[in-house]
This record gives sequence, structure tokens and C-alpha cells, in this order.
Amino acid sequence: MLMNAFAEQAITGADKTFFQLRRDIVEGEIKAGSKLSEMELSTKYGVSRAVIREAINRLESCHLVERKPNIGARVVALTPEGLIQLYQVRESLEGMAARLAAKNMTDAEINDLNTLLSTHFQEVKTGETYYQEAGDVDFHYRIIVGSKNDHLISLLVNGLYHLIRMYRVQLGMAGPRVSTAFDEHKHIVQAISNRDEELAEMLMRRHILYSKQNIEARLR
Amino acid sequence: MLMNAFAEQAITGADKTFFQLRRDIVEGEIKAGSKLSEMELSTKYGVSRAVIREAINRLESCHLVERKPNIGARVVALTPEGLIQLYQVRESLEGMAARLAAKNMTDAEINDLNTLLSTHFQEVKTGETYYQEAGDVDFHYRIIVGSKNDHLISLLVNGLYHLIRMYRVQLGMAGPRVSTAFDEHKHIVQAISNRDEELAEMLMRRHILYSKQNIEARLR
DNA sequence: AGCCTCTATATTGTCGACAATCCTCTTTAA
DNA sequence: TTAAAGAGGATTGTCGACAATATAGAGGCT
Repeated sequence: MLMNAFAEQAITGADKTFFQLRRDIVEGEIKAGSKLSEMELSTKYGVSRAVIREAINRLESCHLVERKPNIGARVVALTPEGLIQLYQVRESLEGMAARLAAKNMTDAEINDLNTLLSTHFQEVKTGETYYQEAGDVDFHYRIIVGSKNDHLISLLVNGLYHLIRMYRVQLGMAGPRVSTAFDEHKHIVQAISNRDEELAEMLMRRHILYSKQNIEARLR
Repeated sequence: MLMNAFAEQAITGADKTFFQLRRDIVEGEIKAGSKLSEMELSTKYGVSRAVIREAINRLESCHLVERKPNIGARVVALTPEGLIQLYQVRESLEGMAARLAAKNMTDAEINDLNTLLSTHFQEVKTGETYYQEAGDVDFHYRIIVGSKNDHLISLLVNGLYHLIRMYRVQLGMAGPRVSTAFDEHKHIVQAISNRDEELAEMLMRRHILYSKQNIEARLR
């Protein structure tokens, strides 16, 4: 039962506007660091200022924009420091997620994770980079959800992931490091299968640390 | 230069309403799990529904309320699970904070931290439980800020801390475990002074893990 | 009686207008 | 010439009214 992981659906109008604005920001169609004028967006998206303000509030919750009273909202600036700091937080949280996943995932979920891994293996062999990227996200997503910790899930899925994706897209970091990363994934799943919490956390932290170092190397 | 740690000041009217609402929720004057009626709050606090909505949005960002489209917002429910999960996240994030603090705090900041510890020592001896609580918060706050990681700081200070305080207040968990906890603080500062990142993280994680176990024991 | 439907009411979502604040450019005085 | 002060315009903050949706209750049907 492999349902689509990211099934957010818009109920209200502010939802739609929020999703679209978030997409535009993450994809860079609204430039990093630029100002978000409420009137301007209001006319552009064809909704009232109230729903724009609501959407901007939610973007602020995701740390995608920063807001100053009586002045306005700006898209966050993308700095090398910021990306490094993001990966530090990610290492910490996803390490804990892997630990909890080793403890809390059901056997069925772990089986699914293994089949997912096999699927990715094919893609790595055939070299379909687009699906590799998606596969990587999917892998991490499974483990986060597998932690069964709602706070953790919310922080990562609703918070950090869009920010990281924004960096990846705009700094042009489409994933290399695939073949080695795949081995790391394999070992993490192995640790989870063995219910080895300690090892699962350690391997996940290293996996993310390597990514960070890889990125750091390319930034300087 | 020991400035007050939590210096939030309200600029706009929504700020004031948000702070007051947050206080009322954390202190339990608005009961956990209860519904937040926009009209009701609007008349109660003497402001328009727009600022109430703005305040509720921010409360949602802190994970203090949950909102459902077209239905409304409720204060989060306090469950033993929830508190445990909160401490898992806290262990993860503050562990990383301690690691980064050992790396990034200035010598001056570390000195301040030591003097803070001495001050707390007096309070532990004289048994002023109120100041012990405040002192504990202050200690952790210093280390979080000392990490110099903005994402980490924001997540903990604007996010988790108010939630944890809500639990502590409403489940009546005014801090015991002071004298043993003080020793743990001392060792953490020592590790930070020695710039031992690995040890600082490990000790902080254990420190929080002990707190969690202490709480778990009292919950069942 | 139990369940469904439909209506009435209450609550949230959205809108446009007004108030308060900030930014800019001009003016004026030392 | 420079800097301070003020007027003007633009932007955000706040408000009350209207629209859309959900909830509760009455009524009718099997």
C-alpha cells in the first residue's frame, strides 16, 4: 500500500495561495531575499490582502520568509552559513528519527522500506537522476514518519524540508553522491531491520554529515 | 552583562494579544483541549477578529493550538505520549546545541556560564525552588543561544520551550531533581569549557534523558 | 424507535475600506 | 554643505460587513 507521501490538499483559498507561494519561493520564481508586497501579491494572485497575509504567516512558520512589524515580509536570504546550520539541525533530528524508527516501525513498514530500496537500486543502475532525487526524499520521509513522533514529523516535513529543497534548487545542487549514498541507505535500513537504535541513529547522522561535507566542499 | 534572556516586546496589537493568549494557554487559564472561538476571544480581549486570527496563527506556529479549516482552533491536548515525544525532540536538539556551543561559544560567554552556575549553586543550597526553576531554564537558554545556530535557537526558544512549560505547569511538575541536575549542569559546562563537543552533546542528552525518565516514572 | 433530510443558526473564510506607521524627498536652517 | 525637520505617498495593521461552510435541531420517513 505505497500511497503518495506528500498528499497535502487545499481546502480554503488561503491554502491554495500558500501552496502556490511556497512553490514559487522554493523554485526561485520569487527571488530569495526579495520583498513580498501584500498589494502586489494580492493583485497577482487575484485574492484579497487578508488571504495573502494568512499565506505569508504560514510561510513565516516554515521559516521561508521573515516578517518585521510595520515593515513587511522578505523571502529568506540563502547563505552558505544558513545551509550548514540547516544540515546540523537535520542531522540532529533525522538521527533521532532513525533511532525511533528502529524502535517503532512495524515489520510491514520495514518490509516496504526494503522494497523501496530495491526499486531505487534499479534507478541508480540505470542512472535516472530525477527519480534518484525523488527516491532519496522518499527514503528519508519513510523513516521520519516511521519514528511515530508527531513533533519530529511536523518539524521536518512541514518545516525543514521545503527550506532544504529551496537551497538545493536555487544553488543548483541536484544530487550527485548517489551511488555511495545508496549504500548508506542500505546500511541504515539494515540497522532498522535489526532494531538497532544506536546504530541506526549513528549511521543516519553520518549519512547526513557526509552530505553536509559534500555541500560544504562545493560551496567554497 | 547578564541581560534578561526572554526580552520579547510587543510592537503591534496582534503581538500583545498573542503574548496574552500564549500566557493564558501555558498557565492553563484557557484549558488544554478547549476550543478557541474567534468571536468570543474578540469580545474578551477587545480587539477585532482579524487580530485574533493573527494571534491564533502564531499560536499554531508554536504548536500550542491546532487548527482545522472551516472548523476552528483548539488548544492542544496534553497526553503523556506527547510529553515523551517532546522530550525526545528536545534531547536531540539540545544535544546538538551543546555540541555546537562547545565549538562556537566565546570564552567570555563560557565565563558567564560558569558564574551563572555559581549563582545557581547558592540557590540550590538555600533551597529556593522558584529560582531553581528559572535558573534551570536560564542555563539551557544560554547553551542554546551559544550554539549560534539560528534555526536551532528558533525551534527551541520560540517553539518547544513554551510547550514544555505548558506541560510542566499544568501537570504540576515543578522541578525536583535539582541537586542531581545541578551536578549534571556542572559537568556539561566543564565539557564545553574543554571544547569537547562529543562529550558536551552526550552529557546534555543524558541530562535530558534523565529528566524524561523521571517524568515518565511519575506519569504512570 | 431509529435514521435520514432539510432548515436554521452559528462559526469561520474573505473582502474592501479606514487608521497607523514607515519611507522618501523636499525644504530649511545652522 | 550638511543635517535636521516636515510633507507627501506608500505600505502594513485593524476593523466591520458579507459569503461560504459546518453544526444542531426539527421534522418526516421506513
